[in-house]
Amino acid sequence: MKKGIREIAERVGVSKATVSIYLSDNETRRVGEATKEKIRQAIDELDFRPNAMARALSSAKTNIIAILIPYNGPIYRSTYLDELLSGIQSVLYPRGYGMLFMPTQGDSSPDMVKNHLETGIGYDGYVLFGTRYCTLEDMTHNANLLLESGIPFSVVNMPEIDLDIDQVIDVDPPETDVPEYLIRLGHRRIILMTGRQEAPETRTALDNYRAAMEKAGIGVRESDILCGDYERDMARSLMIKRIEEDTDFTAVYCYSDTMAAGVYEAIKSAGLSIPGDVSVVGRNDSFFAGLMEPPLTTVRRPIYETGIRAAERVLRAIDGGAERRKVFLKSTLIQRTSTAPLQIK
Amino acid sequence: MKKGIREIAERVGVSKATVSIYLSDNETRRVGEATKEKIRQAIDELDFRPNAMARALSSAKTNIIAILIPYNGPIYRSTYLDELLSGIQSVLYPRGYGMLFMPTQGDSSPDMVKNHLETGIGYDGYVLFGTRYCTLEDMTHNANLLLESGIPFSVVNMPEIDLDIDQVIDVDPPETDVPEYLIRLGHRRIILMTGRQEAPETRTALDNYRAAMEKAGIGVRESDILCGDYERDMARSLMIKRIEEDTDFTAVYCYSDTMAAGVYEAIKSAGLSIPGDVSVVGRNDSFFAGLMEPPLTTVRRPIYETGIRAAERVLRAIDGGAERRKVFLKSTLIQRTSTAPLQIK
DNA sequence: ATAATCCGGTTAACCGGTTAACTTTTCGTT
DNA sequence: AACGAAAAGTTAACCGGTTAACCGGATTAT
Repeated sequence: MKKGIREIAERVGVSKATVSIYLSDNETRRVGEATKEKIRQAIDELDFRPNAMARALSSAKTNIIAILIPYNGPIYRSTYLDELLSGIQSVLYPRGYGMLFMPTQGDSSPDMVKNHLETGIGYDGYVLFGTRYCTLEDMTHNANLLLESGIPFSVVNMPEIDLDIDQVIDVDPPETDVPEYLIRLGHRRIILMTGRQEAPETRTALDNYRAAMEKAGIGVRESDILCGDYERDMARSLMIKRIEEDTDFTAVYCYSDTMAAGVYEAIKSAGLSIPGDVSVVGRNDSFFAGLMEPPLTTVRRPIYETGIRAAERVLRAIDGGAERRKVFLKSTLIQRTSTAPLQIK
Repeated sequence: MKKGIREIAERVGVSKATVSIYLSDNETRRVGEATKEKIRQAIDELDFRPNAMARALSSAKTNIIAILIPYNGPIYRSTYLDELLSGIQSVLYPRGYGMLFMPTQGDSSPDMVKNHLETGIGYDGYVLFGTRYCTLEDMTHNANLLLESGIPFSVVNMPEIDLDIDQVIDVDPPETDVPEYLIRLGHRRIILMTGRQEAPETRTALDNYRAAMEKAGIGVRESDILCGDYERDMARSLMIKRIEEDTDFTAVYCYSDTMAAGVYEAIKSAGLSIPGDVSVVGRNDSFFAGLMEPPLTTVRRPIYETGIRAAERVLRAIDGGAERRKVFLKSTLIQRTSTAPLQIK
């Protein structure tokens, strides 16, 4: 036997409306004390629980924020995403909002938002993630769809998108410029290991690298630019290959700590020492960076805070705040002992 | 202007039902080709997207599995939970199911399921997690509520619960008995660092430790039993304190790799070497265990697979499989170089 | 004495789809 | 020519709540 608001009403001897009114505010004065008590009893006896879907249908409120990640791989295994999600959670949970993750069709993103809106609308807001598989065009397209849908959302992990949206963007201030930092330490042969070639931040990384090298009057060798996929295994094999070809380099800048872990393995297995022979710098300051041997110098991105700000923006929009904002967060360079001034041998 | 199924129907000149029928199966023979084409056009022009809540209300299907974790802290920061969630995701996503996380009231679990059912029913299934804050009684209570609700669910990360439910349980077979392993290596003074005192597995850990020691005829010193909270910081300070009191021990078994990381720090900062002076064993085989210096010997729990099996059980139940099952998964001992035979000095 | 307000409700429309059951038209068979 | 069946829809009830509008009687204010 199904127990709905109707059964409660019947048992108490009032109308559905009365029960609903009590349920939506149990301090209401539109229901008498005696009736309230009877309703409470009936709820207990019939083990009634309201149907969230019906409620959502009427009130257009689900208390759910959908997290859109254009990637079907194991998202929870990424220390970067985990940190971002933690930040989001820390804002959403205390306010009573839940987080929903839905599969996307394929790993690439062009139609992800479209599909999502088609099959799963009804959430109170969205946080749209950029991932290694997203191009700036795709994301602009997606953001536009969301914008048209009128549902509050914010965007994270993406270079600035030229639309009037809520977005959290992290920027490397001059003092966290790793190529420059390594050059200051005396290094001239610096390997840049980036993530996926198509990822928008790879563009930024390359531009930045070239600019620093040029400024210092150092020629860029194409063989010093390695495109990985952010993962450890790929980084290790790329590095092993590079070492076999030539060990004429003294520093490596990895675009993720995870890749740095692979690079460590390659360097050590070649019998080289860190930072004696090679300085290594990572990116993100994942929690294991300080655990590595030697502890990894890395660019700390404000990932957790990015999550916080993104979630705050969405909630603000839900609460009726109209103005949209771009929030810029700065990274910092965490110097540990995987980097050292170039040794003259 | 809102665009619902009604507007589509109006524009095409058919009834709501026709549109709905087409939408639920666009290969249906109950709608003519010409009409289908018109509907497609109207959908495009009006930018129509169905309301999932309404759909769920009628069809009682949301394609959402709620993940119940009786803990409001940053769940995504736990390498253990991340791995479990990854396993679940790997089964749910390909089948088109999403994952929902909702805040619980407070960190403890007694009424968590009750609250959840009251405020958020309407999901197709549940995976109920045990956490460090759960007692066996609480979990039994929660599982019972879920059982009564009739919604498919499975339980993970909990010792066996005495109910007819789907549950995935991991067990340590004799060959992964760490105290015994350390004793075989010649150690006699072995510290056990467990997680929270209240966590059900702590009981198991202690019983097991005492049994092994007794069997080997070694007396258990209460000062060798340290109760942490699974976290690195707590583990480090506990260990530092213990070392200050007395360094008369040669091995430490930590009930999580994360705690082992803290223990490493404490041991190294005291000028002791691993495994020269102290052997260390972790638990879980988190991805960073092999990255530590020296690489950590640890009990590999089949966490990812636990997630897979738990999700599979829920989907099976949703598909109508009636029989409930307890799935037992075995852990294995991964020997790396943080452990060594006792050195006679 | 009369109007305004409060109390404790009720009615019925609505949210946006789904679905069983029924109807009409068209076509193929025998 | 007659009949059965397939094709293409339609109707209306239903899912389980929410909410605006209304109502009669008892108090209170003027």
